[in-house]
Order: sequence, then C-alpha cells, then structure tokens
Amino acid sequence: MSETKTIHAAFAAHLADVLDALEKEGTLPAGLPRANVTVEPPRDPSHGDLATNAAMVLAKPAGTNPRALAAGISGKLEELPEVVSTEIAGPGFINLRVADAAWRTELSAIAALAGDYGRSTMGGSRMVNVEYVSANPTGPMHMGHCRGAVVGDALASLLEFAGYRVTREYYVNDAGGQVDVLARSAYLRYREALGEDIGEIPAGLYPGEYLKPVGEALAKELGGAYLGKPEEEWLVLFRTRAVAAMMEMIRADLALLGIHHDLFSSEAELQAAGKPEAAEKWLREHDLVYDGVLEAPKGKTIEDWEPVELPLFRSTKYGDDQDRSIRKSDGKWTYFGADLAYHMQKAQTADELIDIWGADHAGTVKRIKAAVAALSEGQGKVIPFDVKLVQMVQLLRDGEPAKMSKRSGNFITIADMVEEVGKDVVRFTMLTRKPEAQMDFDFAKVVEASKENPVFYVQYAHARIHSTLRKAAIEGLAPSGEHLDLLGAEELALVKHAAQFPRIVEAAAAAREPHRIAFFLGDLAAAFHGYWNLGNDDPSKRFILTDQPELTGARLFLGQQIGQVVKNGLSLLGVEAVEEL
RNA sequence: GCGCCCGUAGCUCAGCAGGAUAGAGCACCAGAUUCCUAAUCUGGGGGCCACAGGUUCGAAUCCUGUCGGGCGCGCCA
Repeated sequence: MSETKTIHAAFAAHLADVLDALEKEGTLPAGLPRANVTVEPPRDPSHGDLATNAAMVLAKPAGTNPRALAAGISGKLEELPEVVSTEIAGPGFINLRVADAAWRTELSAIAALAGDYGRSTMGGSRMVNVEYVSANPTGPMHMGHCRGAVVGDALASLLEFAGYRVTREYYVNDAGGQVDVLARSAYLRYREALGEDIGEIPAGLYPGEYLKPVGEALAKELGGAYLGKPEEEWLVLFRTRAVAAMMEMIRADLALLGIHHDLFSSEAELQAAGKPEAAEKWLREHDLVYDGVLEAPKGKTIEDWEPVELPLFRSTKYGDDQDRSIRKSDGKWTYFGADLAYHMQKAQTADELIDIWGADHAGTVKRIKAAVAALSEGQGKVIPFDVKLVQMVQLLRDGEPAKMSKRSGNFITIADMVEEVGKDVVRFTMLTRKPEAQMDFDFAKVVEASKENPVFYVQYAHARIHSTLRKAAIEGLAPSGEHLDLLGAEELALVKHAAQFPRIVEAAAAAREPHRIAFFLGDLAAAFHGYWNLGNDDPSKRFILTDQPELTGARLFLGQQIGQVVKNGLSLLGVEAVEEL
C-alpha cells in the first residue's frame, strides 16, 4: 500500500499523539486503556465533521472531570492544520470541524487507493481460521446452509480486508453413520443402474434423485462386480465414491453463491491420522478426560438409554452443563470426540478460530469452546475462539411457508434459490440483518426488482455513476482531480459520507459483523441518489455541464470515487458492482 | 427442568465495544420528470425501545428478574 493516508487513519493517529503528549505533560496518567476511545462523525452533522468521546472515556480513570480534560485535548487538536475549529459539547464531547481541503484530499486518496481504499492493517496479519458451511456430504446444499455460507464468506472477506490472514475452511463430516447411509443409498442406485427394479427407496436411506448419477457412474466403472455381495465388501468403496460425488456437487452449489474455500478438512482423514487418539492422550495426561457414567438426559425421553461407562471430557470445568463423551461404547469416536481433535489441530496453525454454525447446533457450543479453552490453558497461549450462531431462515412464498423443491423433492436447495432470484439478491438479503436474529425470506418480495430490495438500490447507484461516465465520455468529458476546489458543500457532504468507509470496515471486522457493510452501502447509496436529484430541480447541479468542463471533471471525479467506495463495499459482500442495470 | 438466540414505528429490520433530540425501507398522505437511468428524490403523520428493578455523569445498548417467540438438550450428526 502507498503512503496515502485516509482521514480516518490520520485522525486516529492525531488523537493518539495528543493523548501521548498529555501523558508526557503529566495531565493524563500513562497507560490508560484507550480501546473505547473513538473518533467518528456525530449523529447530528450540525455538531461538526468529527467528534471524539476521549475526554469522557478517560476522565474517570484519570481522576479528573470530562470537561476539563476535553479542554486540554481540544486545545491540542486545534493546532492541527486540518482542524478549523473545535467545540466542547454536552458531557464532554469534542466536536471538530475539518477543513474542506482535507476532504478534497480524501477524495484524491480514494482515487489513489482505489480497490484498497478502506483496507486496514488492524488485523496485524494474525492468522484467522474461519470455518463455515461444513454441511454433511450427503446431498445438495439446501436453504438451511445458505445463510451461514454467505455470512461466513463475507466475514472472511471482511477480515482479509481488515488485515488478517484468513483461511476459509470446510470440515467434511465423512466419518459418521450418515455417510454409511449415503453409501447404502448409492449402492441401491448402483443396482438400479444395472437394470434392477428397486421400487420405493426404503425409509432410512436417502431418497433424492441426485444419487442416480452416482449409481450410474459406479455401474459404469465397476460393472456388476458388487451385485449380491455382502456390505462389508463394498461399503468403504461406495462411501468414498459417493462422498466424493457429493462434495463435487456441494462445491458446485457453493460456486453458484460465489463461495470458494481454501481448505477442505476430512474427518475420516483426521481419524486415520490418529488425531483423536493424540488428543485423548493429551487430555488424559492433563486430567481432562476420565472414564465415567453420564446421567440420562432431561426433558426428553430416549427409549434405549442406559448408563454406560465412557471416556468423558471435563467440559463442566469450563462452564458446560455436563461432561461430554468422546467415544461411543463400541470404541468409535463420537462426533464431539473427532471435532475436539479437529479444533485442536486448527488451533495449532491459526492464531484465532471462528466457526459459523446453524442455530440448531447451539447446544454444542459450550463443549467445543471448553475444548479450545482447555487447549489454550494447557499450552499457556490463549487462542481466541468465536462461534457465530446463524439463526434459522423461514422461507416464504407470498407469506406462506415454502417447502417444495423442484430438485430434491423435499427441501429447497441453494441451486433452486440462486436460479430463481440470483446470487446477488440471495447474498445481499442474507447480509442485511444481523445473523443472530431469525429472518424471513420471501421469494415474492425478493424477486421484485425495485421495491423491497436494497440490492438494486445500491447497485443502481453504482450503475448510475457509470452511466453518467459513459454519457460524459460521449461528450468528450472525463473525470479529473485537478479542480476539486470547485466542489462545494453538497459535494463534500458526499465525500464525508464515503470517508466513513475505512472506519466502518474496522468496526465491522472488530465486531465480526459483515452486515454493517451492507447497511453502510444503503446509506451511501441514498446520499448519492439524493445528491443526484438535486440536478432535477437545479440544472446547474447536474454532473454534466458541457459549458463548464472543469467543474464537470471535478463532479465526475467525485462520482467515480463514490462508485469506487460502493464497489469496494459490495466486493466485501461478494455482490457484483454492475455498471448497467 | 435446563441452555442459547431474539423482543425497537402497522410490517421487515438498523442502531456503529454505554453517548448528544431513537433511524431506514415498505405501507399511508402530499409533491418533484422539456433533465446524464423516476429502478430515483423531497416533505408529512406514526415509538412507555416487551415489562420491572439495578450499575453511572449518561442505558434501546451492560447486569438481575418476569413475560412472550424461536432453536436445542443423546454413545445422533
């Protein structure tokens, strides 16, 4: 990245310098935590361009009162050339007015940084592993996976942009009972492909038609060699082939959403490599696994439940409700046993872990967090670990629950949905609310191109800008940063809005909330459309004024940079910045 | 019984590590198009931020409890 500095970065640095100086003078005790100190635009623009809460946040730990401290801070801020005036308001806010020249410089900075405008070094190149999707490899991706897929992918992009080194990982559950069921289902389709009438698919097997091609491929490859043979002769082979086919299908479904993982980790390989054994050994050495008997689960009756002694992980030590078994009574690993080993492995290679799970897995958060906490403790190194729960999406069609699928027969697939409403709509819609709240997704509303749909609103702003640039080019006019001094208050207001992007990126990354980007883009698009429409009432405020090439050049330059910021934001969300609608 | 998430305008949702007078879209009402895309814009009405306590300079935001909705509880995955 170049030396170009954004206003956001510059003022964060200025304030830090001022606070350092006050510490040196002895006005402020050294080493006060500044994490909650912010510099951001006040809600009410009449208060100024930027405001800081530094005095209010630091007054208490400094043992002084906010207004007095504010006076000291604002006095020093006022010495900065970019600052026109400061004002102490309310309980101790310091409001700043920033020189117009600084906003014009910001506009040039956007142009200079282009796709890197908003990029941050906040992450300090820390390695973050984001695990998302991780759907069982037993069928196509369906709606239940969609939200987590989109949120995880956008979060990964956001963290990358904020200066983390990100690994996008998919954990393939190819070792449990469900993949044996898959193998048997594929075997049935294999027999079918060889001419046998298999009739109705028996209960307990996967009925989906998507297994037909798998059976056909196996028939072609293997001929009749496995017909009439006992299961133990073909199970492993069929399982391997079927899982591979399912993963290929899942990758294709993810690609429809623009999602590509860096790493697919196989549970079966993990087990073959003896990772769970190693984990168990380590945990037993640290007295974190013992042999014991669990109580029967409450609030739910399980007919075949009986007390058995099993190897248990002491998750209660880290806040879980009960200890959790890592092996079944037949000696095989439980899902948790393998997952525990998997997380320990991930923790070896990353500084920080993030899992994106569906809300139906909420009950298992504590145990896996306990596992990572135990590892952190044992290694004397804290491994930050976040589990983001993504709530259910209720699919509606004209207000009624939608259930039927063309492809699978019993659930709506991601392919169905992308085909019907398009990738950008799916992604943006999933990102316009916080993931921990349940949401409705109504096909009828979402397909409607203009009204209910914020995607088009944002894309329209970008398209409108490019349409204007195309039109201007026909007139022989081009954007130019040479006469930015011709830009007035209305134009600079737009710059001020766009200039929040770097701060929004950092805040969204810190909170792990990509949806904030989507809302920022909606606001920025609104500001742009509002500015645009000024030209309806007053022709002198239009972008293209053929008799004023210098002003036109400056306005086109402004539009171009606003478009750049919109594009940068959309790219974090994985949504296309179209140039025409 | 227990755990997690949610409760903000008629509806769908924001509210930026506690901040200044709580916002947007839809719907409703009134306006703007000889003009680069009106797929847009301008203005208006509409709120006990579920409820009750607490923490502090300051709470929609943090804590406790109550009520309401959702998800879950296993040697499943």
